[in-house]
Amino acid sequence: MLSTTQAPFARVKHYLKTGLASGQWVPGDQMPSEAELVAQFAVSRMTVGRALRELQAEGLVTRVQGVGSFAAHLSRVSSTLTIHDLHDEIVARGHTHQAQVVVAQAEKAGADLAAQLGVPKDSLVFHTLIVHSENGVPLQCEDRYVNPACAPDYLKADFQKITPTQYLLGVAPLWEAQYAIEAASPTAQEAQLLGIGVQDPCLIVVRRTINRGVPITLARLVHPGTRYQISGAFKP
Amino acid sequence: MLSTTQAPFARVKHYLKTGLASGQWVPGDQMPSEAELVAQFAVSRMTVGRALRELQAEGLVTRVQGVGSFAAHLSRVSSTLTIHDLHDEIVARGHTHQAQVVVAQAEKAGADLAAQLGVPKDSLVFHTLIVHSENGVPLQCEDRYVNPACAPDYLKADFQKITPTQYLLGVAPLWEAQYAIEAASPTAQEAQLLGIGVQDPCLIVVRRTINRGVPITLARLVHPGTRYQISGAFKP
DNA sequence: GCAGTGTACTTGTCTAGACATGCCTATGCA
DNA sequence: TGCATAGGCATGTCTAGACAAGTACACTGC
Repeated sequence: MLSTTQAPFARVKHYLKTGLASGQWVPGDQMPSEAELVAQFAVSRMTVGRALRELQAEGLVTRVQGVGSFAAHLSRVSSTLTIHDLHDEIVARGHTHQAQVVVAQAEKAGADLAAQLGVPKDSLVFHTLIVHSENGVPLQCEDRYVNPACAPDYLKADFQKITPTQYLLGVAPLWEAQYAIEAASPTAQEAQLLGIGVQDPCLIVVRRTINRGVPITLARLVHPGTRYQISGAFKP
Repeated sequence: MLSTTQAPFARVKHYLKTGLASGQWVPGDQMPSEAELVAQFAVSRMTVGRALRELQAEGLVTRVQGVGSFAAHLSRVSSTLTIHDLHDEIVARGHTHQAQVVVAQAEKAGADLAAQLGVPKDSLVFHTLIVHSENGVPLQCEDRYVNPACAPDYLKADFQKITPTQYLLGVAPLWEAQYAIEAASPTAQEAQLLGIGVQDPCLIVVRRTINRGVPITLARLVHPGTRYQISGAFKP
């Protein structure tokens, strides 16, 4: 069925998903009610109900009986490998979080980096290097490159107050990520910034984030192995 | 609605899920058709359809139009942090996999271990220590404790031919897992088994697996940092 | 024997209407 | 003014029937 056109429930779902990705509804916004979507798409309530239910299952929408459907707060999405925002995580433990901005500038992208971010070679990209500390103890060295097309005002943000992750979530609310986790020794600069030895094991997460097919950011997060672990749970 | 009893679609779903967890249908088995479930539960087809569709979304069931619904092959479930079976992973790369069984015996559980596995202190639990190699290069040191109640014949398995993960998936097809990933130095024994230095960074995954509330197994997987990384992708 | 066809069975999807349940607000009474 | 209630609106769920589309198998004609 429907080899040429999409199924109605998929059309409704796609419409809502696109709106969410484009920021038409930002987290917390009330989305169209089932009745409105029924009128707009000329389908039955079961059909829009299914679209909304599946979006809810995907964590994109929050629904409250008697009230309505709302764009979900994505930062708290529990993907199996949760993107804990480090700031939230530290505050949740009742500790204080400090960010030390080491680098925040535009740089020419080398061939590798340009390819990863989908920009021309030697074009300018934003680069930040920030050390995050918990109660004064360095916990993460965040080396990040950002595609200026996605976040033109990135460098104007005050990274003492808002983490790059939080800022980028505001600019591009819907994304997908690729990650790689490995254990290795830090570079000399990283070792110095984190206050550890160059031989000490580090947990390194490299993450590339994409929004609607456009690469947003490439981040290398280096954690001292003795002070950080990633944990979580999942069902098959 | 239905504060006392479950919703019909939830009853059907629970029935199927329970059957899958108990092994009533093992991976590949054909499950009841929608028509059969309609008759059995005296509900409409939409209702059993929803139950089956949600199970499919959860990866527990595979459905093929015109053919039927089948119990899914769980080992291939793509949880964000995929449990690649190491053997499959190596074979997929076209390489050969060898397993060296260092320890395979029953041991008395200390207080900590007993608590983690939900057994009485000093009761016997199974312990295996296996080194997995790819083309002769050690890739993982797998230190595993198993609850005998879940897999009484665990020690009789030939771990040259089947990995503990594969074996346990057969015994308990449905489970959830908690994991922690960290970077650290190996123990002296692990360093020796993996052929690395005691200072070399290692990626360590500690995983606890639970089936229907009963702990099955506790595993510590140590990988040389230079030879292994965890990678994947996810959407929020 | 073999190829083509028809039929039965399965999942995939939709409709129109119905009732239940939960939340908010406006209204009316004290 | 303050509280209680009723109505409106939102989601949550179910039914019964319908058509579409893909698969498997038996049957028919060559």
